[in-house]
Amino acid sequence: MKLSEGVEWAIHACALLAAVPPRAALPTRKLAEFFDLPLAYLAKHLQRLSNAGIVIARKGPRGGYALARPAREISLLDIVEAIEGRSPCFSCTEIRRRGPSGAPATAYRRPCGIARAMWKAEKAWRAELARVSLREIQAMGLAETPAAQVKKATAWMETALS
Amino acid sequence: MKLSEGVEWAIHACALLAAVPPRAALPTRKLAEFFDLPLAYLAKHLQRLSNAGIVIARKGPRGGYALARPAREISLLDIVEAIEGRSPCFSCTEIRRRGPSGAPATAYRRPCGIARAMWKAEKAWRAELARVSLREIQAMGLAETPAAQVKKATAWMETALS
DNA sequence: TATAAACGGATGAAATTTGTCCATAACAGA
DNA sequence: TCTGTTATGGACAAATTTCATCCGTTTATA
Repeated sequence: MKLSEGVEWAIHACALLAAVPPRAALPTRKLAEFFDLPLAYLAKHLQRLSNAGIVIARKGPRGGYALARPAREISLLDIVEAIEGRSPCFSCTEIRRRGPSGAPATAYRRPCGIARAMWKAEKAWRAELARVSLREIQAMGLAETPAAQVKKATAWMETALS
Repeated sequence: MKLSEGVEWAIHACALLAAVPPRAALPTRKLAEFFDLPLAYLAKHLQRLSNAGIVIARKGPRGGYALARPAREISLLDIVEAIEGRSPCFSCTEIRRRGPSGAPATAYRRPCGIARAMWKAEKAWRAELARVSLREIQAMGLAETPAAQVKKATAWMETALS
């Protein structure tokens, strides 16, 4: 049960995009540079964010990515689902129907109780992720980062956008 | 973010073991037969349950597996962790320290806010799993299974133990 | 028109999951 | 004590998924 590393990349990328001034955009190349990540692979993840409508892409010179809506309206769940997909972590293969005491699907009244319990837990996980906005993530990042680094990052952003 | 199929197998196996009378034990071969699963691989998962102390193993003829404690005292979380391990789903690779505005670990006051948020959600998931006992799973199984199948399973169990 | 950027398909490498096999140890019953 | 049965754990193989790169195409800007 492992989340792909891309989730971490995507959240960090979105948090950085939250700091981009309105109308401006950061290209993949700059994002990869900021986090020292492989450009081509990061691009794949950004495409997913784009397809999910979390981020808008502008092609051509001075193009790049920007948040599609205010950071307050983007949740961690949005980002996680954009990268990992929306299918449940636990998939029920209907083991109960197999073996000597099994029966065809029509025989059972409800979905398997095991699956229901697992899905309920998953729901709690998603609910918790949905409660956290990118805005809060951004604020936490600012609070935990030393002033010197914040300054560096701000300076970097200016040259990246110019 | 996928749970291994072994989790499903393990929970079903434990639920069946919960129906085994005291002092008796079900060998891997019988469990594999009941669920129509590959014996050798199922054995691996049962070993994990054994190592985790959820199940006790008895070697030799008339041996096999039995629950190590009452079903009421075994949670879904116990089983999931026995199979999947206890390490967090989200692993923080500290990408905030990389790139042009990064700094060594000592510079940061707290763990990364992104990781904290992800871990909090994970905690909610685990808490939900911890709330469900094998006893409840067993009861749900009984409620959702047609009487004919329950009968078949009971008969199967008798011959399996004789 | 030249350039910079996203897009998406193809492909390859690495890691993980899934699954088998076997040698060994432990145990019950004859 | 002997025999057959079972768990244990290591080695190994196959399949799947994740990680990563490359390239041709499209789109937009100056």
